[in-house]
Amino acid sequence: MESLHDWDVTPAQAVALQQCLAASVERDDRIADVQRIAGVDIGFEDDGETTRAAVVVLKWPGLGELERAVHREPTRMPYIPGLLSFREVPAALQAFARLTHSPDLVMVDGQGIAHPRRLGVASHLGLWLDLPTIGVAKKRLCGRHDSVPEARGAWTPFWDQDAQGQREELGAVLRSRQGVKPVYVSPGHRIGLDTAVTWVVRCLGRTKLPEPTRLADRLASRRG
DNA sequence: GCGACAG
DNA sequence: ATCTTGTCGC
Repeated sequence: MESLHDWDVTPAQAVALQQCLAASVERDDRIADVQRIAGVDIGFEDDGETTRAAVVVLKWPGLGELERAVHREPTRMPYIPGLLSFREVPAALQAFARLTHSPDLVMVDGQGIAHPRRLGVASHLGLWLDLPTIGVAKKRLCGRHDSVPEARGAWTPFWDQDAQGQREELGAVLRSRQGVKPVYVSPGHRIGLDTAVTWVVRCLGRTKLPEPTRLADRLASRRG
């Protein structure tokens, strides 16, 4: 095995790397006093030729913006379901390197452990930053769940089931806004599901996405 | 073989 | 993800 931080890998190598790295993901809370929360997202320019990573750091409490950073670089690989982190994390790390204030918690656009090999983009990024991360996705990658109540703040767990019928909890389907499709919240790294859901709810504004992710989304898509 | 499939 | 006009609702 070469190095654990090699991003130029073939799909087969990426899968092997994920299986190895997933064992290092911490699923219990290991969070300092939260004073700064970051949101990350990746956008694309030039018809996908350029990858644009955006990070926004908000103060807690209050959610006022403290800092923002953008990093652009040539896109390194196509989107392949299950291998998203190899396409987005390298650029995200460069954007984080430009920050002068280090966050205490990070929210990522995508899945955390709610991934076939339990290493979604939020977990992978958290491992490399050695920071607590939460995955907030707009769609499901894997797992199943019951219907979610319509009230804002309501949530239901979602899980994977093995051949013996044993369930493994992956995350929570959260109704972040009434009458809108729910979001998929899953622990990334150094955080448990309950704490993850608590923080996402705390960061909710009037929209579907929590503020950190919503603002990073706008910055990555060069709208804000 | 037939779907499903984060961004 | 990205390309796009109008439209429904608070």
